[in-house]
Amino acid sequence: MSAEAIGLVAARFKVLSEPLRLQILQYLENGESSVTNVTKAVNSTQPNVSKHLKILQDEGFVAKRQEGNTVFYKIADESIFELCDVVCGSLKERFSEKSAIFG
Amino acid sequence: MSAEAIGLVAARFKVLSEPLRLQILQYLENGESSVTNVTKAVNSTQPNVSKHLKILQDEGFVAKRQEGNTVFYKIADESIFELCDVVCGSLKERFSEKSAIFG
DNA sequence: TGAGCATATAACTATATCGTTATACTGTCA
DNA sequence: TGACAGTATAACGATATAGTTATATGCTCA
Repeated sequence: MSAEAIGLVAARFKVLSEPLRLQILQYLENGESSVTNVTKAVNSTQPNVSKHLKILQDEGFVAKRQEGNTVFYKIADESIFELCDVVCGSLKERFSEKSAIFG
Repeated sequence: MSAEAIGLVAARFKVLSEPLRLQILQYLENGESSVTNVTKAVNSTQPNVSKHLKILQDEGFVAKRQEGNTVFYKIADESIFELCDVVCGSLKERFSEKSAIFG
């Protein structure tokens, strides 16, 4: 893999490296939602959520749709969940190994 | 997924969000290597590589083995490559969609 | 034991980014 | 048109981390 490709992959991981963004993605897994509802769901402030949604959109993870003066965001790249599954599996395995140390 | 689990997943992604760390992992895919050789391979400085290797080890991505006064690191979690494959696939698809816009 | 090599750590600077507060923008409706 | 609601952006302070330089640690061998 070229240095340029590695940079793009790293950037993608970086977007997924913030807990709040993962929370937002997890919430959007239920279906599209307005910024206001996302804000309530993740218990943050509107400007903060707006900023994170923009970051997620810039990387193609979510897409937006405007209706009247409310904006709806939805998942645009299902591979996110596959990534999370792989990481979760790896974490689970790792912790069960650690736990086995104590018998 | 609980907030705590989300935090652990985010931390894992964060470790993979640095280009140099991905370069190191890619190099180690060829087999275990001393710190000196990794340093040469990724064209960085020894202290910097040492620091990144520690971060990778703390997250369980690599493991170390000492022989004399040289330390060998190797991949300890093959799921990294699966993650990279998923991301690469997603990126490829995304760029080909963009490219299709221009016909 | 002492010199020298391989690796790890400490201290520092520079940069990036999170979250907040204030404000601008945009559309709706009276 | 004016007030208000929903969303986006700007500016700021605080924190985290990458990379560098200097140095400490630990092993080998003469």
